[in-house]
Amino acid sequence: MSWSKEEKESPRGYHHGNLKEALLRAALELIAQKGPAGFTFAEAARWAGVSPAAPYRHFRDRDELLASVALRGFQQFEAALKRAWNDGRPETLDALDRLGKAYLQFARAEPAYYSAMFEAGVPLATSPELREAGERAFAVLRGAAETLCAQMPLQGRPPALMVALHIWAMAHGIASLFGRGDAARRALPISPEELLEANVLIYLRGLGVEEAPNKPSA
Amino acid sequence: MSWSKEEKESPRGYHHGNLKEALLRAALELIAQKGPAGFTFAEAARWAGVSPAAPYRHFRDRDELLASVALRGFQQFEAALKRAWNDGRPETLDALDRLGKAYLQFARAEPAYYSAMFEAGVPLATSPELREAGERAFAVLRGAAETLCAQMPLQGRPPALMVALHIWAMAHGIASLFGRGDAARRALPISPEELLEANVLIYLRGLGVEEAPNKPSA
DNA sequence: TGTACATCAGTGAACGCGCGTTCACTGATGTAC
DNA sequence: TGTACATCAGTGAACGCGCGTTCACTGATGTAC
Repeated sequence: MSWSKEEKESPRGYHHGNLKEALLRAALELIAQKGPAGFTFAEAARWAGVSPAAPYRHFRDRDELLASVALRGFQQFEAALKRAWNDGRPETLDALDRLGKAYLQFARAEPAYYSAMFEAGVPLATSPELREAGERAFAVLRGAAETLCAQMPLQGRPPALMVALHIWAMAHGIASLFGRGDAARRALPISPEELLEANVLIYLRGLGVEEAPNKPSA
Repeated sequence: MSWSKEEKESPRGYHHGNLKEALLRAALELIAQKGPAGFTFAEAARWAGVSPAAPYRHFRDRDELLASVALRGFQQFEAALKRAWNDGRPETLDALDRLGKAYLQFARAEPAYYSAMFEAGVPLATSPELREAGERAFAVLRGAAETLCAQMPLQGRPPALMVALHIWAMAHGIASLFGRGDAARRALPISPEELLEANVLIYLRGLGVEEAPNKPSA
C-alpha cells in the first residue's frame, strides 16, 4: 500500500490533514492485532496521534468506523478477485484456479479486512453502500460461475448462482478454518491453496466439466 | 436441555450450589445475545445472581470461561454429529446427508457455541482438553469420510482425510455465511440445507461415488 | 493583493460508567473424634 | 449423637483503569470583496 498523498509524518500542525484515512488505517492495524472486538475508538485516535474527541468529526461512532473498514475491504476484495479472474482469460479453468488462490491470499494477507467483512457481525444492511460493495465482490464469483456454466452442454447445465454460492462456500470455509493469518487457525497437512484447488476440481468434475488436458488430476 | 440436578431457583442461601454451571449458562446466553465480544465476566456474574468476585472461585478469568464454553460446545457438537451419522447406517449416503443437516442445525440452533468454537479466537492450544474435544468432533467427519472412501474402488480412491476436510469446509462455509441464527447472516434463494446437500452431492459425483438409485440428482 | 470573516478540524478537560481484580471477611458445609 | 474445627464458596467494598461522549474552545484554512 502506498500513500500517493504527501506523507510528511512528523511536523503536523493543528490540523491533521488526513485524519479519516489515518483512522481507517489505525482501525485496520488494531483489528489485525486483536480482532474486531479488541479495537476501540479511543485507541484508534491515540494511534493516529489525535485527541479522543477528534474521530467524532469523521465517524458517528465505533460501528460506523468498523463499517467503513468493511466497505473498503469489500472494495479491495473485489479488485483482487477481478484481477485474478481477468475475465476468465486466457483459460477459464486456470482463471478459476487463480480466483481461488486470490481469495485465500486476501484472507491471509488482510485478516483485518476479512474479519470486518465476514465475522465482525457488521450487518450488510448498515448502509446501501456497504451492501452494494458486498454484492459487487460476490458478482465476480458469480461472473466466473456464469462463464463456467456457459461452457457446459445445455442439458444438465446447473444454475450459475448455485455454482457461485458453492465456490464461495468452499473458499470461505477453507479460508476461515485454515487460511487465516492470525493465531487461531488450525493445523493442516497440506496448504489451504492445495486443499481448495482439489476441492474445486472434484466439484467441477462432479458438474461434468472437462479438465484441461495439460493438468493431471489432483 | 434439562437440568437433572435440583433446580430450586429462588431460595438460595449463601452458597449458590451450582455456580460453575450457572456461569456457563450465562456466558452462553450473553454470547448468543451479543456475540463473543460483548460478554463480560461481571455481567455473567450478575446474570447468575452473584457478586462480581464470585466467578473467580471457578474460572481464572474471562478467557478460561470462554474456553470452557468452547469445550462444552465441541462435546455437544460431537454428540450431535455422531447421532446423525449413526455409524453410517443404514445407508452411507443418507447418513452423510443427515450429518450435513446436523452440522447446519447445530450452527443455527446454538450460535453461541458455534462462535465460541470457531470464531471467538479461542486457541485450541489453550488446553489439551479443548484440543482433544475439537479433534473428537472432527473425528466424526473423518470417520464418515473413511467409510465413504472404503466403498470406492481401490484405484482412484482419494485420501479420506482430504475428503473429511472438504466436507468440513463446505459445511462450515455454508454455516458461517448463510446458516447462522443471528442477525448478520446473508440472504439466500434456497435453504442452507439444500445448498449444502447439492454441494456435497456434486462433490461426491466428482469423486466417482454412485448416487443412491432412489434419489434423483439435485 | 490584502483584509474580514465564516467555516472547518482538532483540543483538552471533564463526566459518568462498567469492567477486572483484590482483599479481608463470613456463612455454610463437611469431617474427625 | 454431639462438638470442634478446617475448608469451601460467596460477600461487599474498594481500587485503578480506559472507554465513550460532551463541551466550550481555538488554531488553521478558504473565500468574498
